[in-house]
Amino acid sequence: MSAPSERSKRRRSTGQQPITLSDVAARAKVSEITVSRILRGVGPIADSTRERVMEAVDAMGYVPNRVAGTLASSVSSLVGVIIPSLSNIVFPEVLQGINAGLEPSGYRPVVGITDYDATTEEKLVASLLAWKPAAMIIAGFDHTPMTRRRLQTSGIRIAELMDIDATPIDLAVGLSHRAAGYDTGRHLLRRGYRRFGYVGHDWSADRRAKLRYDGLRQALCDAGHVFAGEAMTQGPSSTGAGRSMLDALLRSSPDVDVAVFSNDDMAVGGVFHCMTAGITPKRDLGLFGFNGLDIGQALPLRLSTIRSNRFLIGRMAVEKMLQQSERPGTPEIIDTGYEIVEGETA
Amino acid sequence: MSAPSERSKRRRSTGQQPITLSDVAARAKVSEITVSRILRGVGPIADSTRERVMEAVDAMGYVPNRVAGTLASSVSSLVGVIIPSLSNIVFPEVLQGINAGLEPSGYRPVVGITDYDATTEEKLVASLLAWKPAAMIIAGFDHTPMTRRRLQTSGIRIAELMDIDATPIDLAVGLSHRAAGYDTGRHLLRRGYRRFGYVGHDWSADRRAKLRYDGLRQALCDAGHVFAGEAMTQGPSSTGAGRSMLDALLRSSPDVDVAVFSNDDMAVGGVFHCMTAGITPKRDLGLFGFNGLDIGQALPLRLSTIRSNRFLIGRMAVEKMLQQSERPGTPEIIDTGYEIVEGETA
DNA sequence: TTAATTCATGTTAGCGCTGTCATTTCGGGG
DNA sequence: CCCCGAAATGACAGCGCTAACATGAATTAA
Repeated sequence: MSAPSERSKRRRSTGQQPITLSDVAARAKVSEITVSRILRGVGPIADSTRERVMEAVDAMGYVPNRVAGTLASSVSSLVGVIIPSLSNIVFPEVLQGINAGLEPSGYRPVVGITDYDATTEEKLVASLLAWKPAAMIIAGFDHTPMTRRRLQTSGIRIAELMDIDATPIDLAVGLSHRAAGYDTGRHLLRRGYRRFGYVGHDWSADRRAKLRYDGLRQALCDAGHVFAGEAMTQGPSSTGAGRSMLDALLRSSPDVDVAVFSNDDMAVGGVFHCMTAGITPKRDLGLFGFNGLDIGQALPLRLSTIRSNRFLIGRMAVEKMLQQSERPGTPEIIDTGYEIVEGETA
Repeated sequence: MSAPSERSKRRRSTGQQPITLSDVAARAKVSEITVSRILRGVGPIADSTRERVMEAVDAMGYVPNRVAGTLASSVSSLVGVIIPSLSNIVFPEVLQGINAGLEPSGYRPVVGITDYDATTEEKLVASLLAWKPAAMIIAGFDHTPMTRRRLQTSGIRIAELMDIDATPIDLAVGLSHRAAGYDTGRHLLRRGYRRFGYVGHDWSADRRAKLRYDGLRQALCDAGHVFAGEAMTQGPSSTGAGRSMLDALLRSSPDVDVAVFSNDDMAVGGVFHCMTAGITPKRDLGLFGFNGLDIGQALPLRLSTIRSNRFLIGRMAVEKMLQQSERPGTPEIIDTGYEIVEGETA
């Protein structure tokens, strides 16, 4: 046994060295590997040894170095998570689900935000893969070919979230936005609405809003109707935009009897507009959102909308991948579904 | 030079091996260190060599292994981030700021959520420190002694966010919630309000809400007033709770002329209650929040509140630590301030 | 022409940990 | 009393990369 505390000359002498396995082993008078085994709970260990070692660990405040551990075993406990934004409450909710799923197994999410930009996403994917994560979770399907190739060849499990209207690389978890849009149309038609207005935001970055729109239009089409009016804001969805866009819609198409919004943020703005303009939701004008956000349900009039299960999407993705760490032969799709919330605005 | 492509027998033979520096070096006919230098942009490199190597890198789709790099150089590009929750929009906003600050330098946040639990936080701190992050960002000051010790002895830079009403381990970035509370009181008194009601949530986990309350009470006290009524919900803050608690407050103390809410979520609920109950904000009852959330400013009546700069808090913390990677001799405090938003509800 | 520089690249020795074999110890069956 | 197998522990190499020092070629100074 070579002197365990002998340290390389490479170490900078400033500050106290962080404690390593070797230090703990020396103190407990066992080999490094024994400490390692005890800390990882593998192999048969005598109780007396375990006690001695744990005492040393506690006394020295040893914190294992997962970087070294990961390199040695090539078993990482990091999971890459790439989402387009944190401003839209939907994504923090997904992240919550991811976190909840990861928590019990000690995995940690490393987060990247794309700002809805595919090039940023590409860089992020490379940057996160460099950490050799155990898996990668990414929102959406809109990747550059390079991104797709990197994810494909990484070999780790890849979950593409939110959407299931496309074929994933490995695993998709989400709901059919097209179907949700279609069902929105069916539901509102059943309720007797006929003159549909659409209030949307810039969907160049929001493929899913577009899908819902397409589904809705299809439903109208199948019933022999078309949109009576549309108002789209340039920027991203927001309550303010919903408010002003509903105003714009009603000016250009005063005769619409229901306004479908690209999401709840917009729809809440619509409700606010009604309050200001003296319009009674449902009686004068139906209002319908998408997502089922808390704020919509806390309004004086509960917003009529479709609930997407964001938390569940995140948690399911994690659970599925934890359960099976090898990619299945064929891509798998998990539909977390949605449900119509019969609120008081449509 | 030993055969560069000679691979250990330890490698499992299944699947294609990930490409390593050594593979790239072999292909470009240079040593590993040369590739490493080129990729990191250090040292003098001949243009011809650089081209040859970059070509090999591209052709092979090489992605550097940051785990190995970190171990070898003990320079990590991970930053630990610990926040209590993602449900409260405030923390995603801080995280956005953190991300914005980290982005340009290629650092990545590793996230942990405490759920407002100090024991969870303790575990998270250990778990994140195990990744040898370059720095650690943590919300609040309420740590267990063990947590504090670990952060202290880690040697890396530590930022404690949101709050500056205590002495940090290293760096605090935030605002004085006590002062914000005090200024709320001064402001409302100046506006002529005298009979103050308080609508709050469980502050056992929300030290900052308590601080604001204390500051507010102090302001009233200094002016010779006291609270005319209080209504506290058991759980966390929410719009729904704000609604029902304002109702409760007005039942028990019908004569209050202004209701101060523990935050904007609660206050928005209060506004909704007024809408339902036929109370005209400001004229019949002043309503005042805290945070300056978008939703409050998008209401038909802009919420009167105090804007806390959450995004800025995150970004400032990161920028400060990136700028100086060594801990200063004495703890430093950065006040990101706040401003009164003169809305239409008080 | 020769020594001193600079530039470009290579060699060596780890970083802290874990996989893979040993090796040692001990109790009991034959 | 010896052998065998299980239990407990250890030695050693190596994960993929980089710091530090070393080397060789091309300049430049002298």
